[in-house]
Amino acid sequence: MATIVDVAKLAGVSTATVSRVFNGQVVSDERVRAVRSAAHELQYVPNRTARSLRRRHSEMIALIFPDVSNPYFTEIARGVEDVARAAGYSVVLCNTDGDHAQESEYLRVAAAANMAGVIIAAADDESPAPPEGSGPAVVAIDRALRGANVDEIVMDNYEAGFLAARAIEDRGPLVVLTGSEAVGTARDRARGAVDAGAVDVIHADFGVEGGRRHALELLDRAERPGGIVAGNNLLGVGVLQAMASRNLTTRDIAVSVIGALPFTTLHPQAVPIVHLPSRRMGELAAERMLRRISGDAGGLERVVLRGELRDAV
Amino acid sequence: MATIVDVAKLAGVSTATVSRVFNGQVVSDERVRAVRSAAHELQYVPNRTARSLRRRHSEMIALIFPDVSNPYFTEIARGVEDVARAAGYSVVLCNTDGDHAQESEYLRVAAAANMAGVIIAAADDESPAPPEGSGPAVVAIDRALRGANVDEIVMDNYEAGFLAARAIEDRGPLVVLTGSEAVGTARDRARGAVDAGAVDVIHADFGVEGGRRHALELLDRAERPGGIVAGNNLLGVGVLQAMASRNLTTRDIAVSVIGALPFTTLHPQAVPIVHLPSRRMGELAAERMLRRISGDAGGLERVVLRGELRDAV
DNA sequence: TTGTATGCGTTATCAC
DNA sequence: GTGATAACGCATACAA
Repeated sequence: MATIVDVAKLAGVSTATVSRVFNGQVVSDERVRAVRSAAHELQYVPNRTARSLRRRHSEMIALIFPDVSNPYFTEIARGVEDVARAAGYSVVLCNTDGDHAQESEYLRVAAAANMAGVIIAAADDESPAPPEGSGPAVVAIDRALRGANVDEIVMDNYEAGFLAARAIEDRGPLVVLTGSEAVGTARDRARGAVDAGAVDVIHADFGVEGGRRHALELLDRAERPGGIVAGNNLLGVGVLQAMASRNLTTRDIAVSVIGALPFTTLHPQAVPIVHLPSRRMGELAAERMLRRISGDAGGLERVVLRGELRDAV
Repeated sequence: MATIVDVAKLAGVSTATVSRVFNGQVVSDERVRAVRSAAHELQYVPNRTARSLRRRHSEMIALIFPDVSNPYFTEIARGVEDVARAAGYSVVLCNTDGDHAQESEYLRVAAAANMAGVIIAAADDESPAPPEGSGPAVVAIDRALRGANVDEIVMDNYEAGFLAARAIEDRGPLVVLTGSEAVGTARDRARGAVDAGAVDVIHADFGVEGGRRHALELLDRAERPGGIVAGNNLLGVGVLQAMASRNLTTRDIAVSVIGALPFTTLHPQAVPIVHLPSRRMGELAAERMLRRISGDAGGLERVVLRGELRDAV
């Protein structure tokens, strides 16, 4: 790999001039041409590691998520990417699997790699707060980051829960199936559903498997509920899988879902969905992050996005 | 952020000693304790950028995928992560959206960031080959990387297509819906399906939207096919969505899918699936990558994994 | 076993 | 405008 020194030699200029050319600073046309030509010939690519060491800042943004295989999060990632890329940043995804150790690890990696920023969806209330001070700019997304003074872009989860329950309240006694009690969004959604009339709350986790298992248990009860509010997309899938395996449809037991039904092949209108603007959330987080990086972000902000009731598909 | 110099000063040793402590080299117990204590007090974390600049190698592996919102790829990512993390590497996901420019960009980023390796699923036949020579180790996954001399971990796509078509061959004239003609896997799967009796091939792309659109067109034909072979998971979803919107079930028109039906809520047995061991593929790619990095990988390898016919869910 | 000194590839500071 | 040159934070060859 060619270095700046090689280019400088070939172009007959100093390394400083080469650097200036690649950073858009004032250099005479003549030398610009010489440098570009030499760089092209040597296939020179500025070494980001060195640049970043010197500038103490790299054009990389890390997205730290508890579950990158959840379409909700990949959708957020899309939003972030669109904005970040347009601003010349590369974004990389980091999967923590809901594990605090991995969250810490990626936080460390991001700092030690001089990344410009970190957008993190915390696993739960006990997730580690990033160290204050220098390091990368941090924005919390989807979930508040307890004990950290950072910008937040989140959903109105209480309202989402409320809307989801209200959408099927006429179907009789409702139970809301939500994520772990340690996750704020899970609690808020359940609270909303309860305030809209749900009579029972089950804390599973935000995964398909848990949804299916708890739904089966519900379906096998002596008195089946009239409807189930699924606290997120994966729980929705789990519930519907359980019902399918018992030959039940949403005509038998109502189901509403907070978020979306990923890749659903169900009939439209079968399932009321409280759609959450995840992509938009990603965009907003990225914009916030960019302003933080540029330094003119001002005080801490907290943006709350609202969901919207729709039919499936 | 504290640096190695700060730690050395506080511990009363040289920076070399600090470095040795953090790299597991022989240092007297006494000084090890002093260094650890000082490092702890200062919350010192070795700067990866500097280390990587010096060592010309960082403990990061990039996963370059055409579509990180496709569960097939996130499943692969899981496999890679498991293996890579166990070996002390961090893995980051890069989304190219099937765009060659972005593929090049991430390839550049990986090289310029001194990443240890790159595992890439190429967008199509025209995807840029990574520059030979120094740079990160490269392994192609899922799809061959044309014009590049790299290890390959791929599926037996021809066989998968064959199995998928054969699973529903009794249902009358079959059409296979597959990805772009520019994608090798798409061609191979179609070829397999044709050899098993499919009478028509439609090249869409590997996305839900294309699947739905082309399926609708099929369903609106004067003579509907008896069965549709979906070339990947997303096409499968699209086909089933189209059928649902026309009030058709798999009793009316057979559907078989190559890969999986992500998050399906369908009845088991409704859809034959040729399951592809994507997670295993990720693991193998990561293992191969680690051996490449360590230098004892030997000659170029090409591993071909085989799919297996199953029922949905 | 330990310390000194040098270099990894850039960018920024300073003279010119 | 341009060129020397000193950092950036770390790892290592060499000496001791």
